Amino acid sequence: MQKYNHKKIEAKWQKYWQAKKTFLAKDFSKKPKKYVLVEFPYPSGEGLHMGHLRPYVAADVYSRFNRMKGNEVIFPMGWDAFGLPAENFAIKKGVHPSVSTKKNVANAKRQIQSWGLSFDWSREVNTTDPNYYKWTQWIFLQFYKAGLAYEATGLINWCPKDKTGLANEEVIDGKCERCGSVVEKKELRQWYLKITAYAEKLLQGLKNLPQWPEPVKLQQENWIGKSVGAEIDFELAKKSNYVLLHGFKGTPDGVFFPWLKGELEKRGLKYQAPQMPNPENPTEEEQVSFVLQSCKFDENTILFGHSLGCVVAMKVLEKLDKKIGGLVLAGGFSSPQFKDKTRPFHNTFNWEFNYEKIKNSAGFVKILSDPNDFAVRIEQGKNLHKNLGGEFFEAPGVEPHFTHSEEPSILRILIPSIKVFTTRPDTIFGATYLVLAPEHPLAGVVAPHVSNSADVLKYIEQAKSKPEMERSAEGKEKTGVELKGVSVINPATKEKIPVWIADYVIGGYGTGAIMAVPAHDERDFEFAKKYNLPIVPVVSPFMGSLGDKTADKSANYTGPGVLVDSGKFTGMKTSEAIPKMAAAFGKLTTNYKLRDWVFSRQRYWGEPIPIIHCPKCGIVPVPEKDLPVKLPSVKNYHPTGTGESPLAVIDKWVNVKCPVCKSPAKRETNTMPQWAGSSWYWLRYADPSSKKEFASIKKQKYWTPVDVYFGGMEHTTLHLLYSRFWNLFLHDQGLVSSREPYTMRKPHGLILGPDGEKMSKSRGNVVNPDTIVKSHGADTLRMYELFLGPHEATVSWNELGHVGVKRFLDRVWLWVCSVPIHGRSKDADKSARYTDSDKARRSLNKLTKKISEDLENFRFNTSISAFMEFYNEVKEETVSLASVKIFLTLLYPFAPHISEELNNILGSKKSLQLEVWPTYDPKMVVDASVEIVVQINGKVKGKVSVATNSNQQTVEQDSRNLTAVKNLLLGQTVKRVIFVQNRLINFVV
RNA sequence: GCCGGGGUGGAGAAAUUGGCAGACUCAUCAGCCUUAGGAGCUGAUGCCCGCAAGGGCGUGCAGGUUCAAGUCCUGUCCCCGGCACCA
Repeated sequence: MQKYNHKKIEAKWQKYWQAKKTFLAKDFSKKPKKYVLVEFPYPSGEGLHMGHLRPYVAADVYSRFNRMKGNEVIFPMGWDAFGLPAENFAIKKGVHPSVSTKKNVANAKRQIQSWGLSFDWSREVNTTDPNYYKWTQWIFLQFYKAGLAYEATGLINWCPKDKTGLANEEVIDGKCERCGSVVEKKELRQWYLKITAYAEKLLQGLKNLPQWPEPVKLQQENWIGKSVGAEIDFELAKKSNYVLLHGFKGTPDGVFFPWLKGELEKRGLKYQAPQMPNPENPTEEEQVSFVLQSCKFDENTILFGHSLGCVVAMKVLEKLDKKIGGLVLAGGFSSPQFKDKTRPFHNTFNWEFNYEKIKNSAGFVKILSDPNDFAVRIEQGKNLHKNLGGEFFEAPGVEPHFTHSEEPSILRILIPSIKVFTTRPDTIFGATYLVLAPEHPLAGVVAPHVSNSADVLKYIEQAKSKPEMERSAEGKEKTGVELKGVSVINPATKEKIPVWIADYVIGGYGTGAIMAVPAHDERDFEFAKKYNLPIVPVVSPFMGSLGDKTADKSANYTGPGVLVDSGKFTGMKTSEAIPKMAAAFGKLTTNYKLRDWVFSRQRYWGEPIPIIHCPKCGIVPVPEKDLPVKLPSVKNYHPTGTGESPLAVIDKWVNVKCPVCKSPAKRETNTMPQWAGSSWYWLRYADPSSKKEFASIKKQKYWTPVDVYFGGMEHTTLHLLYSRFWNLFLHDQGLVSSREPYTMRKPHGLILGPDGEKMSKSRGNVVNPDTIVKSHGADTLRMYELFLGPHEATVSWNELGHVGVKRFLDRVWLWVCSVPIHGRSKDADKSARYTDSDKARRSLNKLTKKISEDLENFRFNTSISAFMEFYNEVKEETVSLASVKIFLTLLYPFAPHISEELNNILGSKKSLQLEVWPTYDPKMVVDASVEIVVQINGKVKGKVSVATNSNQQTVEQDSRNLTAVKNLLLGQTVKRVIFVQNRLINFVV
C-alpha cells in the first residue's frame, strides 16, 4: 500500500490541473455563470499570510463546489501591485519597485499555487501593467469629462511618514491607515473625485443589496452620514448704509425699490436712493457725476446697482477716492451687446472698465444673476464675476431680470448674513450665539477688523495647524474666541446675538457655522457654561405639562418635547415644529459626512494622472490615443516630503507639448492612490486582454455582476465604497452593464495568533502558512483553517490544532486504501462483494445533505466536523466502492489533492472536478431508531429507544414502563404530557 | 458618547432555531502497542459532594415568561470592531 505523501501528491495534482486547464472559465458557456471573487492581494515582500489564506480557501471551496453543481464558474486572480506597501518595501531594500514587485508577484503566485487554489490564471491581471493602467487612466478621464474629477487647493490629511496626502477614508482614528502615523494637515493642491455627487446613489443602492450583511451596509450608511436639516441665514447686525442705483428707464420708486427700502427701514438701516438724471437717455458722464455729487460714501457704505445701475456703480467706484464697504450687483453687465437690440446707452458709456480699481475700492463684491433673464443673460454676470472676483449668486428673479415688486434674493445678498446648518430648527428661539469654524471664510475676512483681532487671528492660526487628532481628542475642553463687535440677528427672536469662533465646529461639514442652542445641545451647553453665554430653554420634556417652564437652565435637554417661549410655535411638539420652523426661517437641506475623495498621491509608484497643464489652455486631459501615460523608469523615486511628487524633477518626462495648442506644457506629476486599480478590476477579469475597451459590454453581460465577493471587513469604507462608486458612475455612462458590482458580500473574521493577539512580527506570534504546507500539506492547512470557526468570526490559530486534521486525513487515506473493507482488490470478484451496511448508507446520505447545505450557507467549519463524524461512524462498517467515491467527491472541494489521488487509486481516470455533485435520498438521512428523552417536570429521568417517527402513544407507553419513571409517577397525577416527536416526552405532575 | 458584533469546559468551538448543553478537534490523564516517539489504537475528561449507587450546580451577572431557555423578554456588566464635537 502506498503511503500518504502529501508533498508528492499535492505537486502532482497542481501540475495536473494546470496542464488540463481544469479551472478555465469559458466565455458565453451555456451553463449558468457563477462569478466568485476574492480581493486580489498587494504582493508585498513579506509574502502572503494567514489573512489572505482565509478568504482564498473559502472562495476556492465554494468555486469547486459550484463547478460540480453545474455552473460555469469564473474564479480569477490578479495583483494590486501599485501603492505604498510595494514602494516602501522597494525603498527599504534599495531595489526599484518594478523589480521588487515582479519578484513579489512571483513569490505570491508560488504560494497561492501551493495552497491548491483553483484560479483561472488565463485571466490574471496586474494593476501595474501598462495594458491595465491604460484603462485606469482612461476611466479617470471619463470622470474628468463628466466634471467629477477636479483640482483644488485645500487643507488635506497628510501622512508625515509616507509623505503623501490621504483620503478621508484612509485616516483611521486620526492615524494613517497604512503606517499608523498621526495624520497632519497640509495645504496642498490636489486632485479630487467627486464621490459626494454620488452620496445619495451610494446610499440608495444599499437598499438593493439583500445579500450583503447588515453590519457592512450599516457601516457604509454611517460613513455616508446623511442628515436632513435646515439652512438658516443669520443677518449681520452691522450698521451698513446703502446707495441704491436703479437702471435704464427706472425710478427709485419702481419695481422692487419701494419694498427694498421698506425692508431696510425695518432693520433701522439708512439708504440713499437717488432719481438718476435722464433715465430714458442716460449718459455715463451725467449719471456718474450726479451720484458722486449727491451721495455720501463711507467705509460702511454698500453700493447697490440694478441693471444699468450696475454699470454706473462700477464707474462710480472707478472714480471714487475712498474705500467703501462693498459692491452688490443685480442683473448687471459690462457690455452693451444685447441679443435683441442695441440700447440707447450703447454709445454714451465707455465699455472699458478698470476692474482692479473697482475691486480695490469695495470691501466685498457680490454678483447676482438670473438664469431666466433674457435681456441680460447670465453669462454677463459670470463675466463680471471673472473680472471682479467676489461671490457669484445664481437665483431666478420672481420676474425675469428682477423686476417684480418683491425680490427676496436681492435682499438676501444685500444684507450680509451667516448661513448655518441645523437639524434642530425647532430650537431656534433658544439660539443665543453663533459659532464659526476657524476655517470659515468669513472668519478670516472679519478677523482683522474686530477689536480683539490679535487674539482672533492667533486662535484661527492655532486651530488650523492642530492635527485633527488633537483637536477632537476626547474629554478635551472646548475653546473659542469671540468676534468682538460682530453680532447677528436671531431671525426668530430678532435679538442681537454674539458670534464666536471655536474649533468644536467643523469647517468641512454643513456651512461651517452653527447656531448654538446651549439649552438643547450638549456641546453648546458645555461651551456656554465655560464662556458665560446665555442659556435659554425652549423645549420642555413631555413629562411636564404643556408650556411648562420647568426646563432647567443648569442642565441641557436634547430629547423631544413641547416648545416653550417660541412665539407662535409655543406649544407645538418638536417633531411637528421641525419642518414648519425650517420652512419659516430657512429651507430644508441635506448634508452628508462623506467628503470628496482626495485622489492624488505625492508618490512614485502609482498610475500617473493623465493630465497636462498648459499655461494657455489650462488643464488639458491627455488624448485617449496617447494613453497609457507610462510611469517613467527612474533611479530616484523617493518621496520628496514637500508635497511635490518625485516625478516632478524628471524634466524629460514632465515637459510636453500641449495637445491642444502645441505650446510647451507640463504633465501632472501626482499619481493615483492605491485604490484606483482595484476600483474596476473585477470588470477586467471578464475581458482581460481587450485592447479596444476596458471590458466589452457583451462579456460583462455574461459574467457580471460578481455573485459572491469574499473579502475583509476593513475594506468596507475603502475599496468596497470606492469600487461601488466607480461602478455606479460607469453604469451611468452606459459603460457597465450592472448597477451594483457585487450581489453578495462575504466578509471574513480575523485570524489571531495562538496567543489570541493580532499576528505580528513584533509580537512573534506569526504562523506562516507555508511552513504548514511543507510539514503537513495544503489539504491539512485548508481544512484546519476552515475548521477554526465560522467564516465571519474572529478566531485564533491553535499552534498544534492542525495535527487533528492531519490525523483525520491519514485515517481517510488508510481507510480508502485498505482492502478488504470496501472491496478494492486485484481480485475483480471482491469489488462486487461489499455492499453498504444500513448504517453506512444512512451516514453517507446524512453527510451528503450536511455538506451540501453547509456549502450553500458558507458554514465550512461544521462541514469539517461532519466529515470526521462520518468517518468515526463508518470506520467499522462495510462500505461499497461507489459510496467511498461519493465520500471523496464530497471531500474534494475541501481537500482536493488527497481526494483526487485516492479517487485515482480507486481506478478513476477523471478529475473529481468533473464529477456531478452527489444527491441524497431524503428517506435515508434519518436513523432507523431514535433515543427519546423522558422527562418529569422538565428533568431528564431516563431514555427510551424507539423506531423513528413513533407516535406519542408508543413512546408514552414505553416511557411509563421505565422503572425509574414508574417509581416517580407512583401516586402522582399526570396533569399534562408534552410530546415532541423524535426528541422527548415530558410528564408534568 | 453613538452604531454594530459577541461573552458556552483548560483551548478552538457545536447545538436541527424554544426540546438531552458541550458534537467535532486540540490539550490533559490512564491503558495497549512499540527499541523508541511530537507515531498508532482504546478509554476518561464541565464543576461540586460521595468509596459507590446517586445527588446538586452549570452557557458573563440579576430577574422574568414557559412543561421546557444558551436560544425569547427586562435590566446590568465586560470584550471586540466601526464612527466620533458631523450641529
